[in-house]
Order: sequence, then structure tokens, then C-alpha cells
Amino acid sequence: MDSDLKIEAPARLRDVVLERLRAAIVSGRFASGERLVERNLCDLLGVSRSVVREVIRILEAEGLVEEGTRGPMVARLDWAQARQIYDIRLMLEAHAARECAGRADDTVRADLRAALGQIGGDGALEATARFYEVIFKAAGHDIAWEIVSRLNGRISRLRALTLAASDRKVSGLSRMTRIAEAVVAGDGPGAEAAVRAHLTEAAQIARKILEA
Amino acid sequence: MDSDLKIEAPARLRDVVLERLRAAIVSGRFASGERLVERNLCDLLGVSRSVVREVIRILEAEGLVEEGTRGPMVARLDWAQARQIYDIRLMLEAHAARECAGRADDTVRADLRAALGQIGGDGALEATARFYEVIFKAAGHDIAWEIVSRLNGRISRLRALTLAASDRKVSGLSRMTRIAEAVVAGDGPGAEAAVRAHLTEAAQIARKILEA
DNA sequence: TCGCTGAGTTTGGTATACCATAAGACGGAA
DNA sequence: TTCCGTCTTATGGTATACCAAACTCAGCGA
Repeated sequence: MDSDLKIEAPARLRDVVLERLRAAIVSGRFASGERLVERNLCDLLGVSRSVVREVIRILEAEGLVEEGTRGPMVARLDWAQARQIYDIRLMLEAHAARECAGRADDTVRADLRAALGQIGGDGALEATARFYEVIFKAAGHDIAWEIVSRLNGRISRLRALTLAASDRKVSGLSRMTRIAEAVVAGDGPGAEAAVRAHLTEAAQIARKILEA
Repeated sequence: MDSDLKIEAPARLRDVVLERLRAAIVSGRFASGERLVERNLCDLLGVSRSVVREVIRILEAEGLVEEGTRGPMVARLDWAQARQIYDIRLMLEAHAARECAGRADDTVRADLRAALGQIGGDGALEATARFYEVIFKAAGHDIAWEIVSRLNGRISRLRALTLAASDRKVSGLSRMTRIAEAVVAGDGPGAEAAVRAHLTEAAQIARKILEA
């Protein structure tokens, strides 16, 4: 890895706050519909309002925060929205997986296996994201990846609501392994089908949670 | 229209600036890759940095602005990106048109005709947006509409590059009329095909422009 | 002539101050 | 008791101030 030499850019306060706040919302630390009072967030995070406000704009664009009558609040998430998000992800990911399978070279295959291997470990969430990133980037679908990343913020909120997270993780891993196998084998239609199966299952679980 | 009674929310400076700056970028007032120096924008727009900075965050999320090494700059737009955007729009719009055709009621049909009727007039751009909004909303694809709206900012930049805008407008109108006709007739596959034809043509034009 | 250095300037990052408005509390009059 | 008006306060919108890093460029020495 040549990343050892990379100079890490000094972390901007904005990025840190963005990450924190996003995590807080995704993890359910703030309830759906709860108002995000700027000055409270400033106290909570120990930063000034400038930072908080800029971060709120970004989270608004991600759909995690929406404007209430009096100010920003945590976006509400219902099944109607989640269903749409899964539909969109399905289209974009299926397309990317198919194209990726058609053009994956050895580097891509190796990256895919590496990401898959880390999913069982600690940073499961990051590894999963990395897995998809490899697929999208290899397919030349940068913009689609950008979109899916943003949508993932909202989807991730669903995961936090799941109680039995462990068994789903296993299931998800096996599904993703099937995706990877199809991609590595250059089997476009198979990869697409695997993506479809994975997302359909995930959507079913989300539906059960949100309709309850 | 009962909208006569509606109290218009006091326009926030942020919204005005957002619109202005977006228009400036889309129209080519700022060159691709040009640095957006905050203090310059403040002078230009006559507002404070707080506002400018928040607006820049929003435009960043729209992909119209990207972070340079030293600060924000107007995003570069090449054919590789535009092609991806057209691909994504194709998927989302085709899907929406198909579903809209399957469930359009009289209200939707009327709205669609109204929007179509206004496209020839002054606010062609707004009317076009309204046309698609009707289709997406009627199909129950709010989130997809949100995504397409954002992507449209980038696509709109292409239009500004076109010299012969008039003949394309006519062509676009006839294509959109075909979409509307298929939707009104409840012809899902036909609507999808019309969308496909329209976007394919638009993509071809964009390609010619960007590869030159 | 080339290169180094240091002052000055630009620029983005961050914090704070001020203002207008709307919600909420409180009290008086019918 | 209820309704209305007023006062207080919370809150978001906007502007300004300050700082540190980095870029520029003149000046100086080898």
C-alpha cells in the first residue's frame, strides 16, 4: 500500500461534526421528527453555529434532516420512502453489478475479495460500503455510487431499528458473497439476480420493521 | 386556485442566493473549474459569508461545485459524467413514466396537459420541470424526483453550451408530447419508449457538444 | 544568476454578536 | 372562568471579527 505516504489532510471541524451528527441520527440517538435546535447542537458538540449550520445543509441534502416550520428536524422515515429508496438502489446496483461483471479485471476481483473478507470483522459497515464502491467504480458508475451513498444514509437508519442485527449480518454476507462470485465469474445476469435477491430480502425486512 | 390565499413564506436570503448562484453556474457565467472565492461572491451578491458558505454546501451536494485544493470551484463537466447522468435519468424516468401511465387519473392528465401547454411559452424550463414532476409524483416516485432534480442542475449546464437552442426546443417539445400522449392513453410501454427516445436524443446532442 | 527566506497578503475555518420574529407565559378584564 | 393583550424568551437569519495556513513576491546572499 502506498497510502502510507499519504499526508492526511487536517480534519476539518466540519467533517468531524458531519460524521458525528450523521452517526447520531442514523443510530437513532435523535428521534424521528425531533427538532434540531442549532444552539443545543453547538453545546452538545462544542462547536460554533457556523459549523453546525453548514453541516445541517449537507444533511438536508442527504435527506436525513428536513426543514420544519421553525427550523431543521430529523427527517421522518416511513415505508413509502424506504420502498422507493430500495427500488432505486435496486435499479442502480443491478445495472452496476451487471456491467462490472462484464468488465472486471484481476485488480477489481482482488479488491472485491478483500472487501468481502473484511465484512465479517470489525468495520462491517465500512467494508460493505467498500464492497459496493468497488463494484460501482469498476462499472464506471461514479455518479450512481454518489447517489447510492447518499441514499444509504437514510437506509442505514433502518438497520439501527433492527433488533436481531446479528443473524441478518450473516445472511447479508452470504448474499454478498453470491454477488461477488457472479461478478468474479463474469456472469452479468447472475450478478444482477444476486443483487436483486439481496435487496428484495433487505426491503422485506425493512417493511416489517416500518409497518409495525 | 386557492393559492391566492397562501401566505408566501418570507424569502430567505439563502434561497435567493442559492437560486442566483445556481443560475450563474448553469448559464456559464462562471467557467468550469473557476475558483469560487467566498469574499468575491460576497461582494458580487452583497451578502455575508455565512450565506455564501451555506449555499456553497448545497451546490456541492448538487454536484455543481466541488472542492478544489484551496477551496470551492465550479465543477468540471465531461462526457463521462454526462453520459452516466443520462443513463441514470433514463432508468428513473422510464420507470416513472411506465408506472405513471398505469395509474394516471384525470387530475394527472389535466396537470400534464397544462404543463405541456406552457412549455412553448416563457418559462419553458420551469414548465418542463413541472411536466416531469407531475409524472414522478403521480407514479409515487418522490425520491426519484428529488434525485433527478438534483441531477438536472448538472444537465442544465449542457443546455447553456448549446448554440442552436431553438430547434432543439421544438424537437424536445414534440418528444415530450409523445410521452404525455402515451401516459394519458395509459400506455406504459409506449411511455417508456418515448422517454427512452427523448433521452437518447438528448444524450447524443450532449455528446457532440462535450466531445468537441 | 539562482535559490533561499521572510514579510505581506489572500483565503478558508471558526467563533461571536446582533436582530427580527414567533412561540409561550402571565396577568388583567369581562 | 375564559379570553385577550402584552411581555419574555427561545430561535433562526444574517453580519462581522479573528485566526492560522498557504501562497506571492521582493530582497538578499552565495
